[in-house]
Amino acid sequence: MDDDEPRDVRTRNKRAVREAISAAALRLALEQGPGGLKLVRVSDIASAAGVAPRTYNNYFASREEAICAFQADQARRLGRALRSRPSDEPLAEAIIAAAIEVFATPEPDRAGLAMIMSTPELQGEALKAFTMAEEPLAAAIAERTGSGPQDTLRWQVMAAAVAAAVRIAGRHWLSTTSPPPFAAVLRDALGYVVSAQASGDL
Amino acid sequence: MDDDEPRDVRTRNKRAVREAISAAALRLALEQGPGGLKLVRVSDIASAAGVAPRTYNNYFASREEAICAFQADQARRLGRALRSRPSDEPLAEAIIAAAIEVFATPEPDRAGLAMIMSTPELQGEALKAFTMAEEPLAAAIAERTGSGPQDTLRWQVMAAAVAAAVRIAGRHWLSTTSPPPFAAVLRDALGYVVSAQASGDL
DNA sequence: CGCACTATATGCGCGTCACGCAAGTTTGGG
DNA sequence: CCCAAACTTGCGTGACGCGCATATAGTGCG
Repeated sequence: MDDDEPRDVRTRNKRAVREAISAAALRLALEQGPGGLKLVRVSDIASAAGVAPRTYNNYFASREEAICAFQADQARRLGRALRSRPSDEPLAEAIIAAAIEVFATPEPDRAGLAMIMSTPELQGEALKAFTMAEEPLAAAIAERTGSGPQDTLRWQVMAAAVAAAVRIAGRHWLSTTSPPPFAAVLRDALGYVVSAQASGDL
Repeated sequence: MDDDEPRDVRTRNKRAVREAISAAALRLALEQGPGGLKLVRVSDIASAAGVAPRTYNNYFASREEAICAFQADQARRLGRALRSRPSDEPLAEAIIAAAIEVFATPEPDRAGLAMIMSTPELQGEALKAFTMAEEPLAAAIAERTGSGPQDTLRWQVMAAAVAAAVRIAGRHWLSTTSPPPFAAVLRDALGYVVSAQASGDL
């Protein structure tokens, strides 16, 4: 729909710069610890990424957006991942598999996640990121089930529940001292929200 | 825990001022239409509420927070509402009843909701508001079921799914031209996320 | 009833930020 | 080889969030 992969040099550089800024922002935030987000100046991020402060603002409208860009990109991929699952796979398993593929491969970075979960401003931005996954996910589910528009509410609710489950799984996985594989937690959390609807009337 | 109701004059004034600021902010935003949020200056809100600009900032850290204060208060009440349901009521029905009591009584304001849903910044703040309901809701569910800490993930996921369902129900209700009672939409949406777990092993 | 005490409102000022605008610079196509 | 489009950058501006100090109103106690 919106992001193909033109081998254009410009587009490639754009992505690289975007990633550089995001990485720099996250790194600097981690250095300052949980409470010191406001101490990370925009100019610091820009210089750490090797661009002008003004350029930073061409890519992101706020520090939070830059730091959570990775999560936003992840969320964007969820719908596509579900579509690429074999169509004979049961819906519940397809969703779980897609989520694991997107969010648990590779294993998430504990430090970055901890930073986000412990900083209110970043929590808000991460929330927005997860929410962005809902619409394409709902569309993918609807297309997969081939049902009519009378079930849009159901699929939208399901998509939102899935996104919420992923978020809660992340928080729970973070809170455990001895880390089990994130995929396992994700599977459990998603099981709670997809098992019901699958048993309903699919 | 944090908000009893002392007949204190101070506390009462505080609440009144808070509500006045919030109402003024919402009203001014509605006057400017969906895209004109940035045109609503802080000083406008303050003068419309009859307070100094600095006082506005003592109550809210941003326009968005002020506008969505009502939703935040609603969300805060959800946990308490569930606790006040009769304990012999099935969990699913108790949750639905509590949600209807909090979010559909009285019927929501269509214009305000439309403003929020059509403005990205406000969507983000509303998201935060709904998320605030999750933790006390999960606690209430856990207490009600009397289960141990091995099920915290399940209840947190359920609470998050409930909050998400409420949000989606609001969006769906807004999109319908001929308005059915919001309680009905809410019931449907919540049914999708609570029926499963109830049938699971409760 | 008056007095000390505390909570709240307000004014002032500072540092930062997001963004519009107008060059300067790089990329891609004809 | 040159032109047009896209991107970066520097500058300037308006607004915002908030710390701090002060004035004021509410509260509890003797």
